[in-house]
Amino acid sequence: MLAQIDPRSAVPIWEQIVNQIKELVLKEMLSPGDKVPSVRETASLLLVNPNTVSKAYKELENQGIIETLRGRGTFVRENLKLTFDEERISLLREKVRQVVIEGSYIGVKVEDINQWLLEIQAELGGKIHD
Amino acid sequence: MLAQIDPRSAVPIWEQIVNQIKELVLKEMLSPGDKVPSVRETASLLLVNPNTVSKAYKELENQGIIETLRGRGTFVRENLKLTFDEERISLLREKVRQVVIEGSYIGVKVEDINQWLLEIQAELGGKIHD
DNA sequence: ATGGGTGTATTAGTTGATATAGTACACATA
DNA sequence: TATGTGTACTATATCAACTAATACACCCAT
Repeated sequence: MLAQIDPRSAVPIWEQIVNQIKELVLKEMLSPGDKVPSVRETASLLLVNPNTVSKAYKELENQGIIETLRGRGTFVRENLKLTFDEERISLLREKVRQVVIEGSYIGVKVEDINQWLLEIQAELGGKIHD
Repeated sequence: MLAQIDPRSAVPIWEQIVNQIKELVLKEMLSPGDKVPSVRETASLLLVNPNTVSKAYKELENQGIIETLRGRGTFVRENLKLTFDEERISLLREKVRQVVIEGSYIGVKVEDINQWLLEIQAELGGKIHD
């Protein structure tokens, strides 16, 4: 289920795991109530340290994506509710701003980015939580 | 001209400088041929080490934004030409993908992002190099 | 009760990027 | 010649990320 990790990426391994799981949930390849592979299982699959996976799961729990039941395992939360975090939204907008600036230097226009948005929405299935 | 730096940001100082200058050029507050503040001047203004500024300028030169003339100073390149780098474009698209995924968890829809794009385009003046 | 599977906590150590500090060099220009 | 420029080099400090090894607390099936 989980794809490979790039240990040489500037993106920390734990963050790559977080992103992958969030994407899987969004694509409904992981649904509320589903069990997430255990820390040790994921660690041996991705050839990383269990601590690194644990850090990813902890972050996912902080974000309200998953919940852990001691001794039982980790599961996708039943009631995935939107978190309205003004600061995170603000940071996201800043990220978009950087994308626009970066794009302007490599020939990617705003219209191109908008086209990407539509494509990505289709790829992800356009599922939205509420 | 250059705004303040956040030393506690996860974004390295040299990268913050790179981003700021690229934004200034895009907004035409720095035009081709204009002199960029010297390494030492920028360093004392931003209260950072000259080496850090030098690293930023080196990166900007690699990206073809500025050029250095030994003993004279650093200037915005006269012929800012678009660099068509497939890899950078691909990375940028991946960034947009992450924005969409992240947004879906905090109530930001694709339509909202598109709205941001228009606003940002207006803010930046919509100048495009060629 | 026991054993195996869970997540978690702790401590220790390595690595790499970042940033600072100080110094020195080469070049252009007034 | 003197000053301002970018650059190079070495050394040091700091921090995040990652690994490693171990231990603990909990659930559950046997």
